[in-house]
Amino acid sequence: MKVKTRFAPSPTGRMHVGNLRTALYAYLIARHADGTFMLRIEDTDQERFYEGALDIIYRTLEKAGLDFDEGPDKDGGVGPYVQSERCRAGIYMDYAKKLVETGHAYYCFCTKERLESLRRTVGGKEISVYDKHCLHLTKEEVEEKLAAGMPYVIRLNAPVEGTTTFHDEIYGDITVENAELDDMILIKSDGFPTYNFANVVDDHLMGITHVVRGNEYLASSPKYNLLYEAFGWEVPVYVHCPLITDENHTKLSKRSGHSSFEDLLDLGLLPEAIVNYVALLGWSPEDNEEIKSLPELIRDFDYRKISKSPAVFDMGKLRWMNGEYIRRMDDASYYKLALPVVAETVPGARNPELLADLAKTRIETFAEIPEIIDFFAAVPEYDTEMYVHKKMKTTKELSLTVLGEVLPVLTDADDFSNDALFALLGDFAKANGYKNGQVMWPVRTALSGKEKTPGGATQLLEILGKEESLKRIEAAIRKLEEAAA
RNA sequence: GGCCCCAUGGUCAAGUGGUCAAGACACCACCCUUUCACGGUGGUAACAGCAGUUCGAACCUGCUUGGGGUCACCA
Repeated sequence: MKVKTRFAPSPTGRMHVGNLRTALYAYLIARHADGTFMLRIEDTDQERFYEGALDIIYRTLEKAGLDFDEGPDKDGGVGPYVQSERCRAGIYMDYAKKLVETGHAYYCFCTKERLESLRRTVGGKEISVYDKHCLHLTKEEVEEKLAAGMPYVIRLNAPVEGTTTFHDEIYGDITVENAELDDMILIKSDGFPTYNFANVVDDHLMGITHVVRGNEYLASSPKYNLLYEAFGWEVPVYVHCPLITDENHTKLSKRSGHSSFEDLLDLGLLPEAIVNYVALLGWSPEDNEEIKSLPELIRDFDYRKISKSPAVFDMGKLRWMNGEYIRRMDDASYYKLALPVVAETVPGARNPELLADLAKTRIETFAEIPEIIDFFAAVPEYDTEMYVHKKMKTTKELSLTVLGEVLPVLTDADDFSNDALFALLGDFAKANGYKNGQVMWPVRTALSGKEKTPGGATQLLEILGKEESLKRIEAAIRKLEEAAA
């Protein structure tokens, strides 16, 4: 049997990383087995739907590299792929009525008020269990109310005795008392199906073989079996993924600021790194190799090895991984992303590629480029105390002296390339009885005004060029003189 | 609160009856080095607890504790 999985998001906002991982796993399972990956839009909640959400879904899947074989704009013969359209075609109502005919479901006319009275609060949470009130309506009574245009819902008639066992590939068999199962609503009063119902009907009709979804649905899964049984349909393979939590071990929330794929992109992270990292939340490859491209993930992914326990989303490790991706990028790809940031930070830089190169091994996200190279645009205000460095054995006085002596040497220099300059300053130090650091440190400080810089003194000289370098050293000499006076 | 699930270092996570309990992130130290990074080497750090099964338990069983999820005309 050919494997077919689906990703079935509801268009309600940015894509949560938990959803992204669910999509990824569904994708990997399909691709690994050379199967089909499908996209279905679950827009049965008319109130929560909003316009841009659909674009977010498409954009996210595209950026993440999760291409689908069937979906709203790619007919695979089992469409439509948008539930609101399927609803309009009457699919859900037809199937719900079949269940009513066989006694597996029934019409319910209970008012909001009556339902409200069934509600009670336990342990700070509001819970509600339906009492099968409308199950005992006679056929005539139902017809009458229907004819009168009374609003209704259709509920599943769950058995009150016995148990239901549900099988999940990851969690094994889960058995619950049927008495625990509520008579869930299949069709809402607005005529739309509930998520649960639409899901089962569509997964069956669309030939889904492996249902991949989040652990939060685990508890409601036995209800699905009831539905499959009522229809006499074969139950698909269920794969529930462990939850992804924040550092407090609770569900990742918008408050964390990095709960969605787009939040992460906004933080300057690469889609490939995000996908790679998220794949490792709840699964680990046999070869112990963490950096894996999408094709490699497809090759190695084995859903039977997905773990059961929830995983904390570790921003630190994602950032590290992003840094690894940056370092492994080829020049063209790297420049494409880095150069715009460089141009913005150091307008009119004479050698933007060099600046980008300097940042490459020093950043974890592109958002960090400015703080690393901003001094190339202008020397920031700095304290002359920076010239004092114990390890380099420098003092303000010595720095002033050295800079004064180095200035003419550099002025006479013809070759302003790093290697030549390094040799030049090295010889200068030796000839005057200085340690290397006693020359390099003051020069670097004069050029950058920073304690830490990408590259050493001579690299900075090369990049700044002779004219600008001499200007900066002169300015530094004045600054040191003023401080001494 | 009922029900369900989970439990190896701070985090991710190997491990499926016999291991000095992998590896990665983070952290620390050292090396490299014109500072900082990158890179390299090494280090600190874990089987929640208690019983039981067994010659032997991180692995099997039970209980306890802890954590999470779920109980909607939301998905």
